[in-house]
Amino acid sequence: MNLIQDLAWRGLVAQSTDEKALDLALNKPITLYVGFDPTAPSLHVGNLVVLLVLRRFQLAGHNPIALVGGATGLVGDPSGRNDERTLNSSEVVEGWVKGIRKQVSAFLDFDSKVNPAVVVNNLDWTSPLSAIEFLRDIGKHFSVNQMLAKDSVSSRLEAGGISYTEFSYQVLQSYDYLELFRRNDCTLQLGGSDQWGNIVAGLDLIRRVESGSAHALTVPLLTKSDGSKFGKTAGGSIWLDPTMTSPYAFFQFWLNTEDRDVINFLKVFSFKSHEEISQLEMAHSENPGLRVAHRELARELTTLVHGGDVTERVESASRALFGQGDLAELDEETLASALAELPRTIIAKDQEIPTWVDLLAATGVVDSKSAARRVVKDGGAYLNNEKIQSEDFAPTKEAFLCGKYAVLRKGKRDLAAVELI
RNA sequence: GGCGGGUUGCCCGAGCGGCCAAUGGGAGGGGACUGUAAAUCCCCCGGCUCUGCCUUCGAAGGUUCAAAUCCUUCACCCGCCA
Repeated sequence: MNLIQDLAWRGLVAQSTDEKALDLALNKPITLYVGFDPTAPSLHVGNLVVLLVLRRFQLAGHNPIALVGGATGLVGDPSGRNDERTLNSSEVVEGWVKGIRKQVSAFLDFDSKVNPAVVVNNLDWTSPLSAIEFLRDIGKHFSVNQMLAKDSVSSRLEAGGISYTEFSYQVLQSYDYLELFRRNDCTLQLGGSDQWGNIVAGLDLIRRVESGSAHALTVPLLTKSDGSKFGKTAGGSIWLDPTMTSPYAFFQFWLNTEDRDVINFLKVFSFKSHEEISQLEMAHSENPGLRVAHRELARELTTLVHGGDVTERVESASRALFGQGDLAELDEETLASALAELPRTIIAKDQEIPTWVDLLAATGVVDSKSAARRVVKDGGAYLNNEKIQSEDFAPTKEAFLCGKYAVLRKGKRDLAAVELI
């Protein structure tokens, strides 16, 4: 089974230019790229889909380029949005570029003798360009009629409008592809399916300017089986940056995957073989309650993003906190390390212990004291796994495990820690 | 440029002087059942110093004992005509 067939098996092919030609081209190592615009300080699990496809290409012997959009991030991609983006300052974008460059790098191999990865920033070739050069040398090759016909533009025209800035986005991205085609002999661009229009615009430009031929391959937008957007939880996106989404929360995110999505997610995110995945599928259908497949998914992804040591820590925290046993029976060391992975509030020993509602609000498991009251009233608030339904209950020092720790829980799986110091 | 319609809580969308923190749906949260799953059923869903108080209905003023609801101006959107 070749690479494309594998990708198709994993459900990772949405659209491509001439499939046969692409298949043929991939018989030899080629150079390909994916772009990531800095629209946030960190990438999120949604970005991981395409990034991991890039990694699959490298593992198959091709030369990956990860482009960080220092320039395009300043302009704003209209694709997939129905309103204008708010521009971020160049200092902010610059900071995000640094962070994302580092994140992206963690998934690629730069030391390979044969096909080392490259990271580029499109600001490098875009910023020296003058407005006149841009209009004459690049703009001349674009027909406004075609630009208007692009889905990203036409839907925005219907939705109320688009600025000239965002309208120009496709030209910039096309220029990136042309530039990488020239510099690196890059002949394939990967992207999410919403990038199809932008990528194809690049192919046109390459054809016009260099009479060259290159390819496009898009990856489907990942959805959950209930139709909702992948990667969003009540708390927002799941970020790769451990300061934005704790490794514990990251692990839990995957562990809590719905049953009917888990095999699909393994195909998309995991580097396991087809055999391993079908074994997990069997194990899962035999006894879904054990969540063998979920656990493998969570373990592999957390390891990939945060490393093996962190994964071990976080997984044992997860096991300790959700184990069947009594929290009070955990020894101090186990408890301390498990709680270290949770959001935590610290209270001084000589201080009076706040009431139940205040305590819940302080840890952030609820958004406000009103919310805390509601949860308490509804019977969804637990102290050390014990339901507490009195709002003005104030835990005594004796309630603290090992004399210093309290585990607060909202609902089934939202945990936080309180520590007496 | 003229005429008409609109802007409501996270989203959609009722309300059209007091009974409105504002009907209904979706999203979200909690409970029950389970498996830290789904489906289902029940409850909740602005904030706070919580039998009360405070801030919300595009923005700013005004009328009134009382406004999301009436008036004026401004901003944006959507129709029709030029």
